[in-house]
Amino acid sequence: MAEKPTAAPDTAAPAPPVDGPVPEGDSDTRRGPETREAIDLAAIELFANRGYHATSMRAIASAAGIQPAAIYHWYESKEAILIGLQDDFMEELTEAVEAAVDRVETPAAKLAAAVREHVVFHGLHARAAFVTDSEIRALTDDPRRTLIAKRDDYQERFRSLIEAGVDDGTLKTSEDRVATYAILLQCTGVALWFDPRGPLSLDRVADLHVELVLGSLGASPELIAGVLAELHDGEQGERKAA
Amino acid sequence: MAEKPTAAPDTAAPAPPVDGPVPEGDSDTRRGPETREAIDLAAIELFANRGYHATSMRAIASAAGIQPAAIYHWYESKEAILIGLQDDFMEELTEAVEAAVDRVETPAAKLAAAVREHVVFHGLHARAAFVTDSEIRALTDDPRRTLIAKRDDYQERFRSLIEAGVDDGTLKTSEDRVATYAILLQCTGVALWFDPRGPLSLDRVADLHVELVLGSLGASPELIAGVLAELHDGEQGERKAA
DNA sequence: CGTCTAGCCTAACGATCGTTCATGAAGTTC
DNA sequence: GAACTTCATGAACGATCGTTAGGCTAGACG
Repeated sequence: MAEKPTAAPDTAAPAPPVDGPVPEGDSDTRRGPETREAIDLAAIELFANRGYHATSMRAIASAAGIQPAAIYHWYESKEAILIGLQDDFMEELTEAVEAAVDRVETPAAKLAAAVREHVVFHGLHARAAFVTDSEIRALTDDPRRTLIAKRDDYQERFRSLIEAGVDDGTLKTSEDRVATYAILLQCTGVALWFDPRGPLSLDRVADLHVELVLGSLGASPELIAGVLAELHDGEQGERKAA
Repeated sequence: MAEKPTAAPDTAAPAPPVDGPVPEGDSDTRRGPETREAIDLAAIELFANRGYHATSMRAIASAAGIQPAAIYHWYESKEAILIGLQDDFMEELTEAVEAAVDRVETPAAKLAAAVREHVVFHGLHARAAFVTDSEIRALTDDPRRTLIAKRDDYQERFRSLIEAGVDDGTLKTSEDRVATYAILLQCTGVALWFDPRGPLSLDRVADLHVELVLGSLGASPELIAGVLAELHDGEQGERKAA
């Protein structure tokens, strides 16, 4: 860890931000709750880029434009930042998927809606998704158990949708549990590679995953096309209503 | 990081192993190259369980039954341990998949063979697979670029197999690149959840993934069954020849 | 105007980090 | 049996870690 040879005082006063494109707060004066948002933003970015344990409180503070001690006015510990981030993500994800599922009727369409919303949400909040997924092991026992329970609940929703599709004869699978793992892994992985500046829109990527998922569950091309049409109609209806 | 309140000398002499089921070397005398293997084993286990940055050299040494300084006789730095681990994994994985692909003829069968071998290899070396995948960002620039290039090469093999299957009409996909990401993500993810003590054998899980992958690429149930039969024949033939 | 509090600062504490240094015991070679 | 290499040890160095103590300041409130 030989990085700065000079023996400076512990607090690296203004200290250049340690790395690449990170939102650097203007080092003005007191900002109230905006400071908390700046901390959240900096933490998501840094946790995603370098990992929780490779990110120091000093780096977060620097990226947020404050001093390290100021973080403790808003969070009681480094872990509390991570927990808050992960809780927020899981809650919003679950709500979004639940709402999408409720918008359609048949099991196959419900599964497709869940897949679609899962992909879109992971594309829109890629860094938070990645941190929530990859830093479970950084948590201490209690918060880890809590988060794993939420994740298991979430997975179970998908599994039971698959089961319902198999029961009504529209879908087929040899092992619904393995299919659930496979489907969620490939959809969650969108957060790893999706680039909004790339050639494919997020909507397109989401549709492609609906195709892949329903295809892997033995759905006919006609069923897939029908379900996709139903999803897009539902979206438009929702938007008119809102 | 307040963990041990007492101010002990820096080297925590015998020091109990810091955590759960980790291979603890017998603290006998000098052991030669066995020590290197003990270091490798300890590092894989600890990197996988806690992450690279959360694993200290002292923890690795303790799990390997040696003193921290002894590690530097075998590796020049902590990062060198990680690089060695990842290089070994990628090389063995690539060789295994290449051999499996060469055993069969048609594009669909080659893709299925690649998927099958990929899943089996990730199930057999789950911890090394996880570390190779998840700790890319822990590497410094040069080794990271090297590893990413190898991973991209590996992905490209799968993509071109898919392309070949589409070209000869046995497979269908709207976007081969997205399909490649999705397929590799779900197959790599086997390392995250597969448990050899669980109800499903690794061979069964591998076959299930072949079904899922070929299904998502629009293969007919007959084609899937035929390809699976071909794969199992090939395996038997290889084993007779060996 | 005086008091209080929210918000942030400077400075530092004690622990732990990766790594290095000097030393030495055991094998090997001549 | 002397010289050399291999493998490991105990102790330490300097940096950095998460966190805390204490103080300053601007605005709210009486």
